[in-house]
Amino acid sequence: MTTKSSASATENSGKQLDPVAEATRQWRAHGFKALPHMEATANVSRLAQLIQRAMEETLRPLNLTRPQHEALALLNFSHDGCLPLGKMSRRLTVHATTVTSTVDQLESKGFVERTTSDKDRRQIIARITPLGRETAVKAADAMGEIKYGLAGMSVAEAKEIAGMIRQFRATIPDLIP
Amino acid sequence: MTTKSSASATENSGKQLDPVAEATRQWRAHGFKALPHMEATANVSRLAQLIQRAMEETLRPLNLTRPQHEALALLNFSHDGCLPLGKMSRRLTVHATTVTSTVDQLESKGFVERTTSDKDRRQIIARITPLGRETAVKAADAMGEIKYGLAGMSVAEAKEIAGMIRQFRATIPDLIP
DNA sequence: CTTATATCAGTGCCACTGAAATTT
DNA sequence: CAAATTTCAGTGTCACTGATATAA
Repeated sequence: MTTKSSASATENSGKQLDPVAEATRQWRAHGFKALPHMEATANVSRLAQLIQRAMEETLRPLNLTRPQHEALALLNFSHDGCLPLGKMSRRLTVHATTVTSTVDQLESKGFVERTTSDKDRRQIIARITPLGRETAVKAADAMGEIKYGLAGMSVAEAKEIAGMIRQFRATIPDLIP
Repeated sequence: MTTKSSASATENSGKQLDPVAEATRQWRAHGFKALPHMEATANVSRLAQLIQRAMEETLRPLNLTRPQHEALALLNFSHDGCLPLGKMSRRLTVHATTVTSTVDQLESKGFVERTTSDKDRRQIIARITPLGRETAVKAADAMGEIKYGLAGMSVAEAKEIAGMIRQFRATIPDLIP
């Protein structure tokens, strides 16, 4: 809503119908081989981009970026609101140094606190604060309202797409950085 | 292949089975509403992430980033290998300033040249060079080999996923920054 | 001694905002 | 004059590498 310029809207309703379809047409015209896979990749990537933008737009008023929201939501739903950073890194599938800086940001906003573990004194524990929980609940409500960036998609469609991708991902290694 | 550390592999084959499934389990345990959409979003986003990493790994030896490759491929398949930057911006669904810097990078690598348009002297035309074409062909071959990051996916699956997402995207505005 | 955890410093890329120059 | 195209300067976030400190 906020960043949608009139130029974009014009282009969108005008000559530019679907960038992915245009790309597919081009590649087909040049007799390319892995067309179905190219089309799947293009569609998945474009949908992910649209989802991400919708979520970021909704999260901005809550003073959260998308990775920050994911980390906060993970803590909010974890036992006691506590997790060691290494575990967060693997759950969020991001690099360890990225978690460090994400937790830095959440800490500076008062959404999270750092503690040390009693059991393993190498570990740093991130613990969600009351303000963090409050924000996480607001964010979860907002995400529910926009259907996680998939407003307009039916429940049946969502289940089908989720099921197909889950099934495929089960056949490949789920690599972590 | 290159960045896969032993620690990641251990985690992957050990306690961490699937980050998306774990997240879904957590959200279900807390009685959340838009679960199917959340699961679809998580799966689409995670798959896009895996695709992106596979492609970037393959493109790195060719001295191309993913956005640079997309811009170069677009030029390579366009008429005469020429396009005005504004058109590239819309086709690639990225911000105009992003195209400027992407073309800067491709130009510094000798893959692209800038020209001015005869018809509208406001426009700047990007034209692919012979070296750019050579690189684009190598990249296209490499992308074909790894099936655009979807190696291991059957053609039927690729068509099904592409079709479902294409159909859904047709019902929503394909917003451009 | 080796491994694991987390941090820090530094790099590069990407996407954006806001302002400007040029041309239509 | 207004609108379109591109550029430039600057900002913020993210993800990574490599090195380091600490503890298991």
